Amino acid sequence: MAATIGDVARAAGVSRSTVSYALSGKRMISDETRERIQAAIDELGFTPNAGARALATAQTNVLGLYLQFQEDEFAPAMLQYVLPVSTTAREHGFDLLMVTDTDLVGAVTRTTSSYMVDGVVLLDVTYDDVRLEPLRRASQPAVLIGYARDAEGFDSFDLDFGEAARLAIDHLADLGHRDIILMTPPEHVVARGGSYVWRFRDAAVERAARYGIHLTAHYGDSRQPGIRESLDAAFAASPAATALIVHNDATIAALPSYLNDRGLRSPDDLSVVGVFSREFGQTFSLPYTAVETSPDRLGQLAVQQLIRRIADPAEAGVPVVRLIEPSLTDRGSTGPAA
Amino acid sequence: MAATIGDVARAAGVSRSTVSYALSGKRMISDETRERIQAAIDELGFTPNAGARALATAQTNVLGLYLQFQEDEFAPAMLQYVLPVSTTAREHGFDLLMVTDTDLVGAVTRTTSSYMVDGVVLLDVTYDDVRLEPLRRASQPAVLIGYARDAEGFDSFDLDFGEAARLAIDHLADLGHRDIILMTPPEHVVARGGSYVWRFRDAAVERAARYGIHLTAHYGDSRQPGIRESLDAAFAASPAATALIVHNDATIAALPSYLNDRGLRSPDDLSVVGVFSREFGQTFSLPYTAVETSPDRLGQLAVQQLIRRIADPAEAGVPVVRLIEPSLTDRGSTGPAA
DNA sequence: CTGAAAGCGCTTACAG
DNA sequence: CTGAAAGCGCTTACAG
Repeated sequence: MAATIGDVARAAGVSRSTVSYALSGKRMISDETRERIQAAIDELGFTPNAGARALATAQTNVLGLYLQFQEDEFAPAMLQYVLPVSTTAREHGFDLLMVTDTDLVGAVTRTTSSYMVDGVVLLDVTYDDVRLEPLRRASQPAVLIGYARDAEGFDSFDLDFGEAARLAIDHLADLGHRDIILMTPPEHVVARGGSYVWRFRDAAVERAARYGIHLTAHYGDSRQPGIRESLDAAFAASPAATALIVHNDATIAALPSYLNDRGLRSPDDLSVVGVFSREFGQTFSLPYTAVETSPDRLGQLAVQQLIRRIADPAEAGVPVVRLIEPSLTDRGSTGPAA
Repeated sequence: MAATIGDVARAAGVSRSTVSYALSGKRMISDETRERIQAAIDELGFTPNAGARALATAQTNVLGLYLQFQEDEFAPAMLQYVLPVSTTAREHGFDLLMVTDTDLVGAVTRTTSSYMVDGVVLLDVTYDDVRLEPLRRASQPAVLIGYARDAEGFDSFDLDFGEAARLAIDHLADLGHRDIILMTPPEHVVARGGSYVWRFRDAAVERAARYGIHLTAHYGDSRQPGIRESLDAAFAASPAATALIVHNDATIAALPSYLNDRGLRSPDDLSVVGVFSREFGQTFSLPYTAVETSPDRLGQLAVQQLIRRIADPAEAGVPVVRLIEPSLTDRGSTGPAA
């Protein structure tokens, strides 16, 4: 039904190989021939068949994006990574197969071993991510957005959460705060292997100790009333706290309302530092100074590296674990300790 | 490198066609042969090559999911549709190509005319959606989630927003409310062709008039401080209003905080009815009675219909525009008019 | 119950 | 500067 390269060749009075080369530019074609071919293509509305091309070249121009939607997590946070990954992929001529199967291992195996994708982007990587094992058997390269215990053989990109914590603590220490509350992601995120929880927390604890700062860490929640209750508990345990660090998407999104309920204003009554992206802050109109998580930058770097590796596995060199440097954006929610 | 059907055939001592038929079950294979083939498959770790299969069968088992991320819209709302579409597709053996190009027409043309997908799911459909034109030229079937002026030739699924409005008005009328504020989606959504804005609003206005209810509709915003300002303006314009209908995701997500700021409690000071999904309400812990938008149901119905049409274009019959019946979930945020 | 062969629509050495 | 032919890895009539 649809025109094939043979139809174009016939209409232009050339061979199929000539049409193919005209399309790919892989060899010189006379102007006259090229024009005849182009006219035939336009007239017939020809587009190369992706399956046939994939079979002939062993390349699909599709990347797999693997993500998990967890019932008990704050879904909007994941979305920030999807768009930059998709955009960067398209800039390099790749489409995106979005895989959300709950059978994580099966999904990776199925899509890689059938050669549906040229490369793999893993989102929401956990410390002992079960997807890494099937990925090692795969012949396609993979990139992780996140941090795994044994990322040997894979490129990994993540925020430097240790440095993020030090930035937050330094900022508050400079302002004279000596009693700080840290709200972390929920405990089940730790159980699942969300390493950013303890990487941030441990670094914060250590840095605070160095300043002689009293820091207490509490698990936050991702749903009400848990969000509110965990904050209540944290404030009750540290009545003299003058600053709050929130490393928890659902909690920071709910914080304006919570502080209002308690009649607290930042920075006058309480200094607040969040950990979230510019996009997230904008979506939820968050008025807080924050350590930026830069999902757009991570997504872009990850996809670029993956595509480099697809294009030239040898050239791309040894796999790297790259922790990108966070920065702090001051939105005026911190001030001198009371 | 990877095993092909020829390798399996050789190892099992049968022909390639026999392996193929054993895989598809399209003809009888003796138990003994089948076992030898299965053993060879297991040993070699064989998985059929998706590109080769697509070329031979003219079927990719991939659906295209086309969505637009608008800078000025509340992104989390879109996510609710993605998961049910993905889940339903997988239940029927289809994977999902997620297409987010800003060049909407080009993206549809590119992916359909190269036969990357067997069918198309259009999300975030506008009244004069530019994607419909390239879709008419495509040979694959398509389904719209949303409502277009001329959906001729396509299956469409959307909530019955007219009925949704009537449900909300009836509910409040029964409770004796006679002065109601309606916050609609932002004005730019109307400009873009988001028909749900006026379908809901017009039906609400008409229904209210029938009861002799004073209803004033205001455009809400999707970002602060616009969200707050539009609510302020609405309350200023209707100081005697006893009820609020919110048909705006960003506004309803911000409402708990806003009402708190103003010292208003629902249902005592103000009855509140939202228009949002169960999932959305859960993510944002919204304590409001709401007309459910059922994105999971819409996504599932849409994909099922699309797959039916792919499987048997003739059997599936004439394209339908199906508006699903909303229902109201009482969460106790409405009460008798003061 | 099974096999040999053609065909799906491309790309790319090989030849000239 | 261009063509004829092989090959990518499947599926499916056609034959027996």
